[in-house]
Amino acid sequence: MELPKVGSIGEYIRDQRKQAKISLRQLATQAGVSNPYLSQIERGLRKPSAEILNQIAKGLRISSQALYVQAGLIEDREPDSDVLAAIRTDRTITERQRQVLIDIYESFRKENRAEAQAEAERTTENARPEPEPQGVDAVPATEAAASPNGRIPPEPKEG
Amino acid sequence: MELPKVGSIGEYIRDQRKQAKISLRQLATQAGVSNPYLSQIERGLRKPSAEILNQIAKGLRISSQALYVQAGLIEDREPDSDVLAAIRTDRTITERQRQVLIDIYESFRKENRAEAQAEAERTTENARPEPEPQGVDAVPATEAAASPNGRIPPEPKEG
DNA sequence: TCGCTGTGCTTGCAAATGCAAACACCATGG
DNA sequence: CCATGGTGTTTGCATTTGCAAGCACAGCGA
Repeated sequence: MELPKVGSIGEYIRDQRKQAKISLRQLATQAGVSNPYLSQIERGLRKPSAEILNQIAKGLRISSQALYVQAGLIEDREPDSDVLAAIRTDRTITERQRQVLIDIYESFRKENRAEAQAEAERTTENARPEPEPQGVDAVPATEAAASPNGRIPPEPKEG
Repeated sequence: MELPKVGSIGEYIRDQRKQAKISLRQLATQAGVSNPYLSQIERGLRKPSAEILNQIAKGLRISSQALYVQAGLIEDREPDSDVLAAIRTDRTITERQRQVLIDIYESFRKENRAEAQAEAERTTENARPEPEPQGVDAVPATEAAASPNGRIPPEPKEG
């Protein structure tokens, strides 16, 4: 489960493609890869190289980094993902939009904490109720580095 | 695109290795790749895959992204704001949640651009519909936060 | 003079990528 | 009915990755 699931990247690509409402062949054309190969990639039968990954990202109009992260190729350095700080200093959104983003983000984290705790209580049993169908937690090590120094301010309220 | 970028990545690796004052074999061992292959990579005779690149980055204790940029695989440095970068590298949220945040944020920006469109007019648009061209005017933050169990909120997109 | 250890480089070869062609299936319509 | 066009999938093969084994050269001690 700590291995970089090749299937997950394929699922991610297929999901993104469905979300963009384009066909496999269309994405293949836009990405400049063959459609059979894209099919195999989406089903996890092939492990695309970085170049192919990059072209697919361009065809999907998404960030290459997102795909690399999905492929487990970039989750190494720079865990400075201070989302809240970035949101607070962003000047391209309104104050209300900013608050919405912050609310959502904190809700996510709160939910994840609750989920993690609920799962931890079930650790004794191997039964995995599968809280996330995607399960792209490609964090082989140094997971604790995600939030060691309380970069993200703790929620004032608890419940 | 067989640009000599492969050579540059090799030079970059060799430069970093020299800077770290370690031998080719040593780096190969630390990176978990064979020394002949590393030699060929450094001289631009082979185009390493993303995995190998990632391992070399780890062996060199440098950022994987730096190598990807050198390899021309992340040139996708678009006007991506710091918010998107932070969201993408955040490890405390699930992939679905990440996508939700990105979608909402991009919708915000799109909406803001639409309001300020009476100013700048450029002909730089792609001839394909974006995944979410709708404007999330009133994002149900509480709703989206209420059920982030891995579900992207219902798209108000017509279709 | 050997022998040993270190550096990087060259040589075949198994295994994988990535593609062109063809396949199966499902609609629509002449 | 068969033809046309759409979806995704399977097959065979050229090309490439990536490695094990070996090569060439240099420095040091006996």
